[in-house]
Amino acid sequence: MKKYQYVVSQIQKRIENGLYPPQSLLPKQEELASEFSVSKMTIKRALDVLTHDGQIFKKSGLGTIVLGGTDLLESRDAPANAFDGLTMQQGSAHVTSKIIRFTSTSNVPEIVYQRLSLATTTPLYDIIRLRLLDGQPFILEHTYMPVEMMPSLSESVVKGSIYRYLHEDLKIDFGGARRRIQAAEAMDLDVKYLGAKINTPILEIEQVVWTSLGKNIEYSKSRNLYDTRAYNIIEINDG
Amino acid sequence: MKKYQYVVSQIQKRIENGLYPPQSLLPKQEELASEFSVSKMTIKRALDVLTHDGQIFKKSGLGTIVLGGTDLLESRDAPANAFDGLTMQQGSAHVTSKIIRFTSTSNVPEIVYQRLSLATTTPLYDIIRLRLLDGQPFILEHTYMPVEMMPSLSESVVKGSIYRYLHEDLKIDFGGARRRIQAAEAMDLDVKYLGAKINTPILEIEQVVWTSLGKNIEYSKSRNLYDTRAYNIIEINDG
DNA sequence: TAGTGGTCTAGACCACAAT
DNA sequence: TTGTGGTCTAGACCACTAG
Repeated sequence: MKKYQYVVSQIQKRIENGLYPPQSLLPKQEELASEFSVSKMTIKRALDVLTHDGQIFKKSGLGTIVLGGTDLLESRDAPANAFDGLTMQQGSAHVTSKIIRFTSTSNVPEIVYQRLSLATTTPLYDIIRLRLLDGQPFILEHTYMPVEMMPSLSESVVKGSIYRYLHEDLKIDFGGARRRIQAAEAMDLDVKYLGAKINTPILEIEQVVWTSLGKNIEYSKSRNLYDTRAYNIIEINDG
Repeated sequence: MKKYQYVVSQIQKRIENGLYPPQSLLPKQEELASEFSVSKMTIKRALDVLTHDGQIFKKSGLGTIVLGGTDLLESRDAPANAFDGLTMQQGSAHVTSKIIRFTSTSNVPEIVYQRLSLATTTPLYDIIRLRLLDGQPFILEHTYMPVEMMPSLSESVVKGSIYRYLHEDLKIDFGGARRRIQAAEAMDLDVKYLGAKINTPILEIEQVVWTSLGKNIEYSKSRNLYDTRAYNIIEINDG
């Protein structure tokens, strides 16, 4: 384990234990550095992690303040870091998938190619899956992925975790994603598979995902009923 | 301007100009360091900024890759960094406010005190504002803020930008926020002020905001019609 | 003025990827 | 094996806050 990660874990523990209570000041960076026998830069790095996790706040010239319980998270919410895919977030024991469409084609809306920065002739998998949590309809996913990057994607993989297949078998890792979150009206598929009524509000997450090598690998829209899932974010004012 | 910020701006310019095109590798950190006459750590810091902005991706052992156009942003969307308040985001010339409620009270739902980590007897401003963009109803905001932190909040301030008042007059700066984004059904107020029909989907953003001194200063819910605004996020896989 | 966090350095050493 | 980015250091100096 890296030194700064160890420092993060220790300070986190102290905050949880009440040793550093909300609104109090942490020891100064110099003291922490000598206590943990690391350099001041390493302490700063550790505190940066805790800052971006919303646990503390640093103020130049003043000190480092412990934040109070500002949590908004509820069960089944997507965490701020929602990377792992649904299977990883909720535990594979609870997540199952029903395949509604699984084809490869280059006949898709042009916007998809634009978002993926690919030529309009590139073959894409066109996948619609209903994800169920403990057997209950939860999220309806419409995903496009370049065939070239995973030529032998099979129905059994799609029925399980594409993320796990990419990571474990193809050694492809996720690098990052842009997401766009909005509310939407229910469509036919929502009514048919999610159990929406004609007027049930839907939460839609549109995303472009790229790999750790910087290649776009996915464009997708995920939809869920308004009262089954929310999206959580922490934002820090650096400036 | 700090050195790493200068480096960020220069590299950004080169990406925009096509000097470092999408999918290409940047010069190695050592080269950039000698070109800009800064240390390697400073280059790394600059590249970290660009990484978290979704413009490049670094891979240990390989190099630094320029990402392609993965933008999802559309006009009137909230940016990934949505800190400044609506007035700042859209420009004050376009944003006006209609006050629907402006009182101080300690008779508010207990959840509000929980989220603010305050005693249930603390007086709070209870503010409902309709924010208009170019005269059109845009966002309906319900905000609670501790009276103690801004005892002389006036109706004219509330009609304009509370953010600007706190920053310029009270020298209170925002430190960070936790947000929870979800879809919701239209309520009476949405119908009355936003122009929602009884079944129009609503996008709701719930947030707790704290100051740069770590004190919770706001709990609010902002609602807009589903087709007028979305929320954008970039996520990076560090791990 | 004293005290805090922030920036920056020059260089040692480590971890990971391609060959 | 070579080359890339990552971690870490010890210390100089800067910027901001409080009294």
